[in-house]
Amino acid sequence: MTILATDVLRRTPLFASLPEDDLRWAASVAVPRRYGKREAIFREGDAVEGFYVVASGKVKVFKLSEEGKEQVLHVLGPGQSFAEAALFEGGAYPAYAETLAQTETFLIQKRPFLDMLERRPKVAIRMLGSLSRWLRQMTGLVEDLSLRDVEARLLLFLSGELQDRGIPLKDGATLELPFSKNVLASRLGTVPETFSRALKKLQEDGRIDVRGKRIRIVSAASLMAGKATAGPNRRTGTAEPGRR
Amino acid sequence: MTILATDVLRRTPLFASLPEDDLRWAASVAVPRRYGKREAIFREGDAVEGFYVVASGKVKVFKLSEEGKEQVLHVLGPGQSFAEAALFEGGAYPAYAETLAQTETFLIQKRPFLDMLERRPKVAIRMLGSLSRWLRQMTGLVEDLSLRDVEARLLLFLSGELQDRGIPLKDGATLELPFSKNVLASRLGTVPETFSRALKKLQEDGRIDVRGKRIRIVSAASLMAGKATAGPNRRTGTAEPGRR
DNA sequence: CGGTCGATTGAGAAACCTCAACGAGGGTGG
DNA sequence: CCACCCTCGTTGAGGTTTCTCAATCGACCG
Repeated sequence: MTILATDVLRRTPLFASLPEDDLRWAASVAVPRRYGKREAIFREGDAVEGFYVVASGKVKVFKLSEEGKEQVLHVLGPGQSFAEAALFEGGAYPAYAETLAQTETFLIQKRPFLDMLERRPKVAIRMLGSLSRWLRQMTGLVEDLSLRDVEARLLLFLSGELQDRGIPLKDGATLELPFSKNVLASRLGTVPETFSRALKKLQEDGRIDVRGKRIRIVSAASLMAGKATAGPNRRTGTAEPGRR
Repeated sequence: MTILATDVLRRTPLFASLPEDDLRWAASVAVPRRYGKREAIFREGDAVEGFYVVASGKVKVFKLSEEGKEQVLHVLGPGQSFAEAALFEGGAYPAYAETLAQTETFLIQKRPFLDMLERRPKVAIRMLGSLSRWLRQMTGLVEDLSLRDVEARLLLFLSGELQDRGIPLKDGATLELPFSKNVLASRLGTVPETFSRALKKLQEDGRIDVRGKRIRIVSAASLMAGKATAGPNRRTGTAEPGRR
């Protein structure tokens, strides 16, 4: 069965509550595409056709090192779009995109969409919001990778997931990991082995309870605390900012 | 002496070759600000006033960990702008900005600028280009931090710098580091000690020659090669993308 | 039931960070 | 003009985190 482009687009931040005819116009340049599980949508270096909106399924966007290690930048589900920035920068996608499950997407073609932007400032401004969110996420990822160890990243991810779903962060709250542990490990910038050990440690410390993909928060208080009882700052030197 | 806003804005990608009256209008909402060396422009969490264009001097934008370690996201010089994305996302800056030298900036205030965007789709589209470039840089930084060791990051930085200045990458090419080694270390996601050792190793391997901030490329060929003579791929597993 | 995939565990190695000490250079105040 | 101080950069030693490699186990699929 086929999914209606207008219905999908209406759910995206980018196109939501646009005048009906704008929406139909956008839908008219949206190319439906279906993928099997573990299928490439595009690869780094591929020529940019446009950006994508996920109608159903799940997609991971990632970078790949020469040795074959991957860093997941984002995992997207229905209603989310990706590769928007590729429209405005160079002619090639700067990362890989691959399905994690059977997936349907709409490709919004570059040329028609850019033309639309000129006539619809409102859409351009929404797009600015989209890119800004992406940018914030990426700087957050940089911060994670550079300034936090794996355990801290994992904790941050868990509380972020809870928040995204509106689940209050308190003892007993549970959530289901939205994708496989291997993918999550890569999203957190580590390998499955290290990730597994981090999960185990948190469990042994009595902070969470793991049963498969189900995580139960045992001690919400300790989730937020840096490292149980962290010591005071160590390094001062050039570290303190704004000290004129 | 004071710098004319119009002259500065004209040099930025965002405002370049805009109609003269648009430019003057933008300049009229630009607030000039001067800072001493090592002075904070804003801190993470500060309320967003607008974004900044550097007129003279040098600014670093960075994240700070609880322990005081910093990760430099970008260093900006005259004609460059920063914190654009903060206009569209939340009300607080997501990072720190601090001068590296005496600096003059123009603050482009949020409210008037957003109003302008509605009337000037062209500016909005340029802004999309700006954000996309930022986004690409940040994903590049993520890739660096996650998938490359310090030595590789350093090499990549060096060849990137050469390219930015239009210096052909061949034996004997030289460049001057655009900022202190400590800042560069932080930009590369490491500490001064590790950075220093990486430089030393490259020199001992006969790939570059270091004299203070002056770097001379001794063996351009080996700059590009992953690690002199790298072996074939190791890990396969989930690594290879697009294998359906 | 064999096979594949995701996940886990152990052991060892590698990269990186921390701490401490030191030297060179630049600016400042006496 | 010189002594002092401060910052920047470097070096050494040791510790920590993370990665690598290998083996194993359970679940699911054909």
